[in-house]
Amino acid sequence: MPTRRDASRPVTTHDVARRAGVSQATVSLVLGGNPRARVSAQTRERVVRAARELGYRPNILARGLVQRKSYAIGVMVPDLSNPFFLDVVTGVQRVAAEAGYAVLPGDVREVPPQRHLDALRARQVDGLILDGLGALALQEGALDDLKVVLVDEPSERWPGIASDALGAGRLAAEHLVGLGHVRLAFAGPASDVYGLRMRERGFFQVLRDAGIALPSERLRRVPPTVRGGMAAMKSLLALPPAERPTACFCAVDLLAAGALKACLTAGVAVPGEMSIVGCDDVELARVLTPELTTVRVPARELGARAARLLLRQLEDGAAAPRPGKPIPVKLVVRGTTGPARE
Amino acid sequence: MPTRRDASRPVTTHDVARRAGVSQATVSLVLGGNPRARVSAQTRERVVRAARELGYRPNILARGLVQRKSYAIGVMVPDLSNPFFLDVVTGVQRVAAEAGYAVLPGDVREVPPQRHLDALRARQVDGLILDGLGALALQEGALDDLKVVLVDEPSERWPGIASDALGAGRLAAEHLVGLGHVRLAFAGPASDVYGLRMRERGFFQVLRDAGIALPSERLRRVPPTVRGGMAAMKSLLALPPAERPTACFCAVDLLAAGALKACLTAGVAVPGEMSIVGCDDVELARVLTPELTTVRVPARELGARAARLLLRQLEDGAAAPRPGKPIPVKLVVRGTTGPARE
DNA sequence: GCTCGCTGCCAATACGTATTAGCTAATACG
DNA sequence: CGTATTAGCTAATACGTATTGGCAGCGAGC
Repeated sequence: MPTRRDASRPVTTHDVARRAGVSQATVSLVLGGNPRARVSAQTRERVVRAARELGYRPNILARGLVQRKSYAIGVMVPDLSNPFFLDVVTGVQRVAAEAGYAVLPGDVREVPPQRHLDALRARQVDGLILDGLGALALQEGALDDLKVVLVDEPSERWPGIASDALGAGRLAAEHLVGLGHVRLAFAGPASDVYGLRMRERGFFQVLRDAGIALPSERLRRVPPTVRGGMAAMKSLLALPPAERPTACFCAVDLLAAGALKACLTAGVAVPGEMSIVGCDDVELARVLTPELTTVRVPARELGARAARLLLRQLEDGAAAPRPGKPIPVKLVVRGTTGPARE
Repeated sequence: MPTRRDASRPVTTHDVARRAGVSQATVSLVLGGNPRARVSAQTRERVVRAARELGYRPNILARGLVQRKSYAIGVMVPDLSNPFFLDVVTGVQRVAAEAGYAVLPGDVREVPPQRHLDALRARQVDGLILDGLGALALQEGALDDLKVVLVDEPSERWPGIASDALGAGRLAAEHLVGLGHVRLAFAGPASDVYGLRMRERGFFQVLRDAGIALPSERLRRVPPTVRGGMAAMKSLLALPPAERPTACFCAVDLLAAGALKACLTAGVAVPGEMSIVGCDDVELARVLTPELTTVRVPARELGARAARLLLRQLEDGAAAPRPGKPIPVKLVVRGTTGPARE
């Protein structure tokens, strides 16, 4: 039955020490989990019992002060309302929680990057995971004293992990080309985020090798949102029939969702008259009707690995920023793609 | 040009004091923002300049240790992948960030509530916001020493803010009844979350007043997910034609999305043969085709108000847990509802 | 000249924990 | 029996900040 010395104040190591009849230092040694600490079994037992009886809970902040660690990490993504990034953060969260670290997520749309960075600093975060921010944050020399791990963004300076974004673009293209499509379109954001650039490059690689041209009339630069996808598709559908694409690769699932919607709204049959391929495989892909053909990028896995990479750096000291192999992606054929019709 | 005394260690108040030729206490007085501190303008100036020159950044954790505050709050929701809850958290985040507080979000699916609570405690969070957890967390006497604010869950013990859930259910029902629907169905989770219960109650209130019966064959208890909505609608469509509903109210948008999908998959016209009303108005509602008729519940606003309520409690000491009026909701008629056909 | 009151600053302490140097007692060794 | 070694513990200090009591110095008032 837990009993408090004073109900209004949390139990401290001093309280435990008093009750166990030892010094505060001994309590710290026992509860600090340091196995090489020399403490007799009997004393250890007494301390552990006293701690349990008092309901002692260590104050991580106080520990952090002396250890110069906060056991917290920050994560910054461009848009948490994009389920892909939410999944990345979730993956980070899971691994971090397991290791006793807290996660401070930041959505660039909500809080300006610099401000969020300041807040993270003030909280003495031990490390930082950046995803999808491109050169935005990288330009700032302000990350100097921080351990950083990048997701889908190669760098000389910081380690990172990446998905096979090039392969993702290739898979999408091969799928569409294999279905006999020739008049293809591409929709993607104009940002300089590396992963997105690679998806694009992979897509065009395959087209080039297949001898298929994609004139700029069928290239759409739009924000990576549902609304952006709608706009892109709407304008593609406005092309003269002879130039109108029969298939479109959207570099982000949200875009594909918007594109699909534009088609259905306009009475264009999917996949009858228009095939659509997305990329990410967010949950939304299976909610749409027809279900979205897309390339699965394991977002949680990306987050989890990034977190592990960061934590290893934090615990073992310096870790080798060796690039590592990209995480494989996988084409998931569902209902928005079909053979090209004459 | 910022210069560090020692590149490897953060700048402290001691460093600033040394450079300004004053004591650490004076630095703290000046930078602590305490306006009633008696410091000469000249000294103040010197300190401020030294701080700027050294690039001083206060260590919130150290401050928290002495002030017994962490300037952090926790938020717990049942499922962050439900955009509604994500929006609530976003609302919290925005207000908290503004006030210099960090937010530690927790998804009950990812991290067991008790574990997350322990983690929040260990980090000395100043307060906690709970949404959609029903009696789950409330049963635990473990929240004793915490300032808590509840969302959509009335309580004698803690203050909270709520949306007009009863009204939401009523609006949905009135809309469907107004369209002439008589054979109605309801789909909702079996959880004892108060807000959901109220949506349900409001819906049935209107039906009763209109003299419309809803037999249990048309009542579906399913998990509040897209999958749950699909299952519910699939089984409703399997009813004999004479009993099959012509409209369905789904207490959560995700359910409605699933229900819509089940209809489209089964070739049932929406809203021709089946009208569907959701509740929440998450972003997804406008992505679907046809767009979802739903009741808008201002999730961000809920989160923002909850955060303000909590922060006021934290800053001004004890605040009155007066209930306050529920936040109004609004019917948004879109494409999934239409008049009942003979 | 003395007290009084005020201004402006600082020394000291506390917050809760980790860590190290060192002390005591017991044991091992010659 | 004397000394070196070790096990087991504690006192002291540090982490970076906030806060308080009090000390100089100074001008005003008598």
